[in-house]
Amino acid sequence: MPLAVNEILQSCFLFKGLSGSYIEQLKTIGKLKSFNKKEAIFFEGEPAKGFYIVVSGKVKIFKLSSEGREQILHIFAQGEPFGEAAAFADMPYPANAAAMENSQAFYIPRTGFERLLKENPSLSLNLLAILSKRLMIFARMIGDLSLKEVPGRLATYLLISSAQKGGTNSLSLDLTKTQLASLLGTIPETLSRILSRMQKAGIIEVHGADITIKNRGELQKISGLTQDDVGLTIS
Amino acid sequence: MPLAVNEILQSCFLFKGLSGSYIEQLKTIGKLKSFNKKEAIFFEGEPAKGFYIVVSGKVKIFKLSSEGREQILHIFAQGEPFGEAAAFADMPYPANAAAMENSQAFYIPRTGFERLLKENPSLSLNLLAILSKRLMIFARMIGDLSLKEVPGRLATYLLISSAQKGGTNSLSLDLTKTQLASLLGTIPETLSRILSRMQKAGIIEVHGADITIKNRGELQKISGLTQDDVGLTIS
DNA sequence: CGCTGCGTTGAGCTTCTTCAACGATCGTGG
DNA sequence: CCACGATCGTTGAAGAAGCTCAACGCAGCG
Repeated sequence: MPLAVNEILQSCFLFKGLSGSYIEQLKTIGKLKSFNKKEAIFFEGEPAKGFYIVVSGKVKIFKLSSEGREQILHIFAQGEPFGEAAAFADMPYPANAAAMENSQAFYIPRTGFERLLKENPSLSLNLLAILSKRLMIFARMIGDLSLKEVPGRLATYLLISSAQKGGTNSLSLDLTKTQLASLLGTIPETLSRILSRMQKAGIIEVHGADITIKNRGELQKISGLTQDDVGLTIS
Repeated sequence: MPLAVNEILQSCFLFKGLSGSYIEQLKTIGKLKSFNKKEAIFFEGEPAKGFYIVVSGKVKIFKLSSEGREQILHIFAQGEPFGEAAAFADMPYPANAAAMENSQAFYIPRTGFERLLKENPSLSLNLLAILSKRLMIFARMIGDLSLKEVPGRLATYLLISSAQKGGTNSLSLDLTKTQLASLLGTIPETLSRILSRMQKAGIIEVHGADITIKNRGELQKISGLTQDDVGLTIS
């Protein structure tokens, strides 16, 4: 069991270039935690005493409105850190985190991490790269939420997903449609209607979680993306 | 003239803790640029060969929709860096930048900056702090755009502005209302209507760019913020 | 003095959400 | 192994929020 954790910590981007002895240290200053599906990991506003790295499963970071609607900010899978910006800045978490499946995450307290950070310049460069990338993802999200309608945001999502899978026209959602709606800043009903409208228009074909792109050009027009954009957005 | 620039570079957060000799180096690897009001500084999609630090004036970072609507992501004033995340990650700028007034900005090319970064651990820690803070601002923006209606976003803006000015009830907007609309993710017409609706309801009083908070409790209810939130959000 | 950009207001319309109902699926406990 | 409940997904009808288009007053500036 600890073996697997070792490998994941070693292979994750954040710790790239970190010497083996530091990985060993990590294991002593942090610890592995398990979370059941839907279990909360931390809450918005809670002081960030540390951060996590996904070891297995999937974790969502999300905000809740006063009426209980949810906006997913990010979904993290194996090897990705979350909560690290708040932990580093020693501020409250800006959003909630919860396990989307039964998951494991390696918890690293702020204090121990700070020491590593100061002793390891490459670690802060890695962290900078991660935060930069995330900042750009958020910038795109803000633009999309404000400037595009739901069909445009869905089209953007489909095109980027397709690009990430190497450009196939056959996608398989790895989220429920309800969760996708929450990620796109809308509700399941609206998403459902738009999916079926796009299907009727011959742009896509939907079978459960499997979506096939039938008319890429039209999808691009709806998304407002250029060919270049699609390529560049591959995280 | 170069004297003033020196002082601004020295006093800005990014270079806090940097020795004087490095500041001198900075001045040789970068250069001061001037921009007229409304002049573009860089465009979305353009490769980020470097970044800027505001020396005087005000700069907006914004996205444009395909129909030309604008969403302001951030407004930067003296001493604040912009474009640094893209420059660091060596990616295209994720948004446009333009001067809101006649402005000056100190331009630092990526290559020179990278060297400084590697030689100066404190510099990367400063940069990490800046990016972390920005990430949290963006997280709030995403939540607001998706989960709050325009009155809620306006109320949030007013309360945060008030808190930043020490809690006064008398605010003076340092943007035009059109720009405020763009920052809140709406259009001038909608903002205008909501301002006058809030005034009729006795919540605020508006005289041109001067806004007085008349009923803080009600404003907080509309914003969806708790008392704590307001305090914490003071950048 | 006229032009341009900002701000306001009205009318109409689009988009999206809300509320409600219902079928399908899946995991669980009897 | 089946039955039940919970969650998910879909569809319809109605309503709300915000956008578009248009007109107009106003201030600042060349």
